[in-house]
Amino acid sequence: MGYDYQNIEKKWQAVWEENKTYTCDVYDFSKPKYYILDMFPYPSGQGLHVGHPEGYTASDVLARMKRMQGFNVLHPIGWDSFGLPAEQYAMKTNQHPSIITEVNINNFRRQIKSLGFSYDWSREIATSDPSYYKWTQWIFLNLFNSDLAYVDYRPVNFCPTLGTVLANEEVIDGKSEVGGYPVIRKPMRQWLLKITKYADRLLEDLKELDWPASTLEMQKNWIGRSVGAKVTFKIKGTDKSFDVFTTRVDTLYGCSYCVLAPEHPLVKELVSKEQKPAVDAYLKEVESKSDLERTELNKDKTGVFLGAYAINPINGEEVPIYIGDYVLASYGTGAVMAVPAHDQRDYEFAKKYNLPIKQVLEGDISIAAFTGDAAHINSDIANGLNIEQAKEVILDKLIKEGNGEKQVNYKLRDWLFSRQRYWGEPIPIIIKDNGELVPLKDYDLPLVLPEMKEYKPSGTGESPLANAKEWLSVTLPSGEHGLRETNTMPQWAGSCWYYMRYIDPHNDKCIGDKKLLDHWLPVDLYIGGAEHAVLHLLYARFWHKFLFDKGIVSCKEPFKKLFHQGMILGSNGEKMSKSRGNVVNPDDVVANYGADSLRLYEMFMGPLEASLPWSDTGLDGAKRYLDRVYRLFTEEENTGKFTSVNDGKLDYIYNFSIKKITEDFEALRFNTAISQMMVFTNELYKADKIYVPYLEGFLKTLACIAPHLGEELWQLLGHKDLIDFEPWPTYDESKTVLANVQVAVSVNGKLRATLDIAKDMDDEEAKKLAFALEAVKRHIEGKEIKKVIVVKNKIINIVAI
RNA sequence: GCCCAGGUGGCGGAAUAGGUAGACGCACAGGACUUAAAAUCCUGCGGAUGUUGAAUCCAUACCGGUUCGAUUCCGGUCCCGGGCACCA
Repeated sequence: MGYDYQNIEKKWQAVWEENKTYTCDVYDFSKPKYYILDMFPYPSGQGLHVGHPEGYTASDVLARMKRMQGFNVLHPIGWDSFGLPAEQYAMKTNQHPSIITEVNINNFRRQIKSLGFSYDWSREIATSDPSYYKWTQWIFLNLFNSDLAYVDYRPVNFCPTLGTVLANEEVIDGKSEVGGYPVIRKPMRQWLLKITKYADRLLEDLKELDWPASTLEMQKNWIGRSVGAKVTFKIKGTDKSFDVFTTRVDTLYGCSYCVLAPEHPLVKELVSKEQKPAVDAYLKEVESKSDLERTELNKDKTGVFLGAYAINPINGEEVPIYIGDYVLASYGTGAVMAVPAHDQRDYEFAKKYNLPIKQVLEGDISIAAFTGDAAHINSDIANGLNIEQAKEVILDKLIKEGNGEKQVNYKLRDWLFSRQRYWGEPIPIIIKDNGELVPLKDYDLPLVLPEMKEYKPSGTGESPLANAKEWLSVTLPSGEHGLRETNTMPQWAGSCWYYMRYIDPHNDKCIGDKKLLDHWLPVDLYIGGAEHAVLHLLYARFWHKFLFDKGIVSCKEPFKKLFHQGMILGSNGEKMSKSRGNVVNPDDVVANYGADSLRLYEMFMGPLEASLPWSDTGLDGAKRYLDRVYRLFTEEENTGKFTSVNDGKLDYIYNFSIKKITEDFEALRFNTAISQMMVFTNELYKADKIYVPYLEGFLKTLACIAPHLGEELWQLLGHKDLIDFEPWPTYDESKTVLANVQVAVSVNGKLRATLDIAKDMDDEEAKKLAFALEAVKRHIEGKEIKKVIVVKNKIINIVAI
C-alpha cells in the first residue's frame, strides 16, 4: 500500500505555486545570500532523462537547507534553447524551430515541476528569447568594440555534397553523419574571439576557486602555458628568416634540421625548383586529409625536403629545412627546430628520412630519444651543464646576439565563435559594400532572427540567413548600403552569462542592476556535468573577466564552488540510450513511486560524483523507507509514544545524526546523510518514547530530500506554517559522543576481543582490563610481551613473541 | 601514447591525519501474521574449517615494501572508466 504520494505531491506543489513559496526577493539584503545554480538543460525532444534530476535534487537539497539556515536563497532555472537538433528537426518537419523549442520547453517545465524543486520560476529564462539574446548580442558588441572579436579564415568541416559546414559530431570517420558523404577541411570566413588575451588570467585565477582538482587540472592543461624561447633561424642565401618556439633551447647545438608546418607562409617562397614537384604533391596530400586522417597517421610521421637551408644561430651550422604535417600551424610559430637525439618525434622523423642525429646530452639514444636531465656534451659553452643551466647560458648568448628571446606560449587558441546555422543568435554586425564592418548600436538590439520557411544552407556553406533577402540588405543612416552578417553565434554564447541574468531577468534597461549583480555574484555553488569541465566553464570565465574589465561585474570569477554530478547508467551498467533499450523515464518513476522516492533514491545511490547503474529494486527500497517514515508519524502504535518530555534516551543518536546530516549535506555527501537518517528512524521505532522536538528536527532534514512528504508530515504534527523557513535543527556537541566506547584488543595485530569501557579511560587502567581478558590470556600464554600500543578510545595492541 | 579518476560481499556502497573491514540499503533464505498472497515485523546473510550461539584461518584486483598494525602510505603488475590527440 504505502502513503498516498500522488495526492500529497499534487497538493503541496499547488500550495507552493499559489504562495510563491520559493520566489526570491533579491532586494532583501538583510539576510546573507546564497546563490545555488544548476547547469541549465538543453530542452531536447526526448524530454527529461533520469540523469537530470540527480544534479537538480542535489542543488535543491542545499537550497532548502540554506533557506532553513536563514540564507536568502537564489535558486533559478532556465533553458539553453538554441541548438542544432531543433534546427534539424525543423528542416525535417517544416516547423519553425521556435515552435519546436517552445513545445520542448513546456514539456521540460512540466517534468521538472513534477519533481518538487524549489526553483524561483519567476526568473525563468530561455537563451533563444529575443529579450534574453538582446544582451548576448550586447556583450558581443562590447567584445567587438574592445577589439576582442575579429574575422579570419579558418578550416572547417565542409561537406561538398550537402553544401554544409558540419560540426565535429556530425562527422563520422571522415564522412557526413547524414548520407555518409565525404567531408573535407576547407578554410572559411569565421568570427573569432580573442580568448588568448585572457590566457594568463584564466590560468592564474584558477587558484582562488573551490573546484574539483581534476577540473582545475584539465583547465590548466587546456590553457597549456609553457615557458620557452623564441629562436630566429636565418635562411641561407636570402635575407629571410623564421622563428621557432622551443622549451628545450638547451639542446640547440643538437639541432640537425628544421621543420615547417605545411601551412607556413614561407613554404611557397623557399621551395627550390628541384623540390617543387615533391612539395606540391605533399601539400596536396595534406590538404585532402581530414583532421581524422591526420591523427590516424599518428605513428608515421611524413614530410618532404624543401630544398632550402637554415643557419643555426648558436653555431652557424647549416641545417636542411623540411615541411611535415606533424608540425601544427596553429601552435607556437608553426616551425620547429628538430633535435632528434632528445625529442622522440624528431627522432622518429630523422630515422625515417635518414637525417643526422647529434647527441648533446649524456644518455642512451640507441633505441629512442633521451629526454631526461643530464650533463650537456658537444655544446661548446654549455658543456657539463644540466638542462636548467644550459638553457640560461644559451639563451643569454642568443639574446646578446639578437637571435632569440624568452617566450611564453599557450596551447589555448582563439575561440571560433561563428556557426553557419540558423537557430542561434544573429551576430549584430553589418558588412558595408566596401567590406568595412559596422557594429549595430545598442538601441538596434535585439537583432531578431528573421522568420524563414527554409533553413537549408545556401549550398556554398553560408548560413541559411543568406537566403533571408529582405532581412539581409540594410541601408545605413549615412545612406551607404551593406549586408548583415549571416553567421550566428554558437550555443556556448547564451550559456556564457545566463547566471548573471537570473539576478535581474526582466531588466530591459541593462544586463542587470549593478547593485544586484554586486550583491549576488559570484554563484556560491554550481552543479553540473563533468563534460563541461573545459569548454563551457572556460568560456564563461572568459566573458565574466571581460565584463569585470568593463565594470559590469565586480568579482573576478563567476563560480566560486563547483561540483560535478556523475552519470546515471542503465541497470546493465551501460550508458542509457534508446538503442540499448535501458532508458528510464522520470515520468514513469514519478507516477509509480512518486517524486520524493525518486529524489531519495538518486541521492542514496552512491556518491554524487560517481557514475552509478540504475536499479529498480533500489528504487523500491527508497519508497519503502518513505512509507516507513510515514507510518512513524501516522500509526497509533508510534504516535502513542510521542512525548514533550525528554527522557534523554535519544539524546546521543539525535545529536549525532543532526551533526552528521548537516555536515554531509554541506559536503554534498547525500548517500551517507541518508544512511544516517535511516539509522535514526530505526532507533525511533525501537524507542519507548519519542521526544517530539527531536522528531521535528529530523523531519526538517528529511524535508530537504523529500519535500512533499516533509511538508505533509509537518502539517500533520499540527503546524500551520510551511516547513521551508523553519530554523535548521541545532545539535549539542557534548551529546554527540557516548559515555562508553568499544575498544578493540589485538595481539600481534590480530583482533582477539573488544572492551566496552568508559571514554577516555586512563591507558594503564585500560591495559589492565585488556590483559584480564580470556581471549588475550590465551594468545599471550608463554610469550614475552615486547610492547603494548594504546590508541585512546580505539585500540590496544599487544606485541608478544 | 599522455593526463585524470577508479578496482571492497550476490549487488549499490560505508570506513582513509594508518587503528574493530563490510555502516545503510538492495537481493536472497528462514520464521511470525494471513484461508492465501501482498504489505509489515523478527532472524540470518564475505569465504573456509568447525564441537554449527566454542574456536581458528583466509579475505578490500595482483605481487612486494614500510609499520606493533595497511582498504588507507610507497614501489611494481593487471584490469575497467573518462579526457586529450604529434603542443616543439
